[in-house]
Amino acid sequence: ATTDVEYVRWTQWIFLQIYDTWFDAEQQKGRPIAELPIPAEIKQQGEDAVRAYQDDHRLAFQSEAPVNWCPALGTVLANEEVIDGKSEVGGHPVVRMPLRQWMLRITAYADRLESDLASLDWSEGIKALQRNWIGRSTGAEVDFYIGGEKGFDSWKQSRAKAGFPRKPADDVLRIYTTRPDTLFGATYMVIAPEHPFVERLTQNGERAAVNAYCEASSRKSDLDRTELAKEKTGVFTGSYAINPVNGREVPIWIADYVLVSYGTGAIMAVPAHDERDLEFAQQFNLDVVAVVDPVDAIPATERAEVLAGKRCFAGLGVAINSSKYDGLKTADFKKKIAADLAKDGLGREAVNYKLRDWLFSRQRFWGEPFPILHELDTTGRPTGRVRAVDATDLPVDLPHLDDFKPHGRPEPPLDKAPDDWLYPVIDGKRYKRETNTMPQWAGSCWYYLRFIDPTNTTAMIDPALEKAWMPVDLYVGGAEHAVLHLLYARFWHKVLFDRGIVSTAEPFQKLVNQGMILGENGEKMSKSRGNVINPDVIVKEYGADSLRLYEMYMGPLEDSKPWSMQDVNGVHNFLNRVWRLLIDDRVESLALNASVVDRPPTADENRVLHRTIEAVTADIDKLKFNTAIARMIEFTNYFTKQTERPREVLEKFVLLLSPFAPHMAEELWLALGHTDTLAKGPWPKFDPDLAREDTIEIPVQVNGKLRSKVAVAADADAKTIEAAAHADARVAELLAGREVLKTIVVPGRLVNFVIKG
RNA sequence: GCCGGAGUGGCGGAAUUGGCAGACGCGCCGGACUCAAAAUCCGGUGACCGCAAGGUCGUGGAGGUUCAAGUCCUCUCUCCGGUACCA
Repeated sequence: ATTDVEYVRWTQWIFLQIYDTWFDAEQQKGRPIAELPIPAEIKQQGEDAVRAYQDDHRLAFQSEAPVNWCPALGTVLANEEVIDGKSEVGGHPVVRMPLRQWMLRITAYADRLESDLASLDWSEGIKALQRNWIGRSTGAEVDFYIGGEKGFDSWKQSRAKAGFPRKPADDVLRIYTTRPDTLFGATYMVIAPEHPFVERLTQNGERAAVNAYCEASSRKSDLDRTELAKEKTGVFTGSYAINPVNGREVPIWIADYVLVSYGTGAIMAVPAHDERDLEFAQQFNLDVVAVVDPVDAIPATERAEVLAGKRCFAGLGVAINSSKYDGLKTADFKKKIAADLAKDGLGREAVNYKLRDWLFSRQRFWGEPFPILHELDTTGRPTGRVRAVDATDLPVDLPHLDDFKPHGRPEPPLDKAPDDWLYPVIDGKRYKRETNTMPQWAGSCWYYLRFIDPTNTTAMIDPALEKAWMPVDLYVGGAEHAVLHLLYARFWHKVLFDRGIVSTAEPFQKLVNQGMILGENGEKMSKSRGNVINPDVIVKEYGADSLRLYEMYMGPLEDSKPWSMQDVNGVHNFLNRVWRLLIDDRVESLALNASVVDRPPTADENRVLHRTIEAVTADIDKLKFNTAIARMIEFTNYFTKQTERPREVLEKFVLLLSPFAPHMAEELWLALGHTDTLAKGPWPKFDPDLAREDTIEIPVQVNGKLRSKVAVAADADAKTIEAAAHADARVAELLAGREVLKTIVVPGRLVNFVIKG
């Protein structure tokens, strides 16, 4: 179990590896924190500055992140537990408040997490889900000047000399856009209510309105902000920015349709070419200037509306109202203006991701404790310095708590731990343990590695074993893990890979999502729908073999399929028929019945057997269990009709059946006189010579319509087959007196005569 | 809206990737066994026309490519899953 202290030890150990890693963007690789280059000016400031700089770059870092705090329940709630700003349980008010949290810098790996998908043998659907979740977009960052109209020209000149700064100064508002070609159509700007410039940009006359607006939006959860998006809301700051490409003064608004956590938290609004911006502009009566002519991409009447600023067009077209860029196609314009902005120091190309850093801490008791200590000063206050628990001191086990219920403060329950756990002393220094715990994802992120070497006490995994077994060549799971678990696990694995602990860049080479079993009414099984099938009941009535076989026979592994009680019975009947093939079911014993004979199989019997071996073996490889079972049913149908069944044939069939119905197959194996388990029996070997058919039926078509069939030798060539087709009475009749324009013969497949008329 | 997947008999589903549409199972119909029923075994079962031989139609819909299309191309409809103010 992931809660076993011996497992927790290594989960915590991996956390320390992540904590000890920074991401080298140049090399696109995680490296030990000791190798992080420290800028000279940081070094000058001393040890604490260096330490802070390092902490800023670790893949595991602390940050203030908003949580849902419910004062009445005295606990922190997950987003799913908050409905309309009230707790799901009890309906108490919930407030968003910032709390110190541990984050994992998964965004550093966004590029690799996306591009490495191409190397994986996963369904396009799951890959698309991950790509969508990572949400890579390319565009440009552009600075709008907010230092007042008088300073604009000199600012622009200085930018042309100095270039585009890495971090924006206070005299500009930096925005991100995927459409730098619409820069001339920016008629206003919007910043998120949480944007750090809100205070500075708000003019005195607007202060009350702005405060009220930001206050209100802070109470809304992310969910509310997006789901209640019927109508755009916003408030004017009273300030203006200057569009760097045309010197136009544009008003700066605050609105919660702009998210502080994406891009730069600020946008240029181009209402003519962005649906949301247009909605907002119409709401607040702001200018709309079309700068992309759709030309013939849309109907002429709609085009006229776009040009008049009455309709949004977000597609590609030709530039207008864009001074020297007029006439450029969107794609060319994008390239041109990105280069020009870079040259003038006004902007640069930029990439953004929807993916956010991973909020990795929970305010719960049950979870792996972080192996982290906070240094305390002599008065017992945290100094801000953090140290990792020595690897030799792992695991950090959970303390015993008499009461781990909420204590009325947003701090985690571990804050109530006994002092001897909570306040360790090392080298005379007093520390407080980290009291947040890790989420359930932590344990599930790497269990596949521990499976390879589960009892190792000196290492997380033996490198030789890791090399021998990894990657996981087939991973079967539900689609509900498409993004979270599979993305998290890939991220951890890549960090371990960069640190040389594992040898593959990806953990799961092939992924298959099994489909859901639906209720008999074709809907998702759920208690509230009353369509839940209890497997225990099926096992009791039909046996575990029948249940297993039925679930494999229902249809393709990856499809959702409705349950059918009648079909369970059908599969159960099949097993009964197999049983009767060997066993006399009129007596209560495991004695073989009289039809089982000790003689070599006939050619026909061998053919049926070996075709079954071939098909079942191939289908298992392709995970097509439903058709594998169908082939075994055909075998059974054939031998049910026979009065004699050679033991040799039955033995091989029982081996084929054993992965599908292991219990019954084992009994039949014993009945056949074996004393050892059939699990040790060899998988039947396919013999193509024995499976070969001497003569086959070839369909004959006239003008593509099936008219007859002729029997020919299995290896007959095209000439022989054509002659046989001509010799067929029915075909001869249809071809009589007709001109044959073309004859297609596919040996082993079919004949098609194309005739006139 | 965007992304992904799927539409085949009364039902679940097959179809070697362009080559006999409906394998196999369920259900249904008929027969054997039985005093009877269950169980079991045998046969039938896409629709329409025909006594039959046989014919026509048929894989959500409309076009197209091809000797040949469930399979490839264009347009379109419906359902399921995911996701969404991501600039």
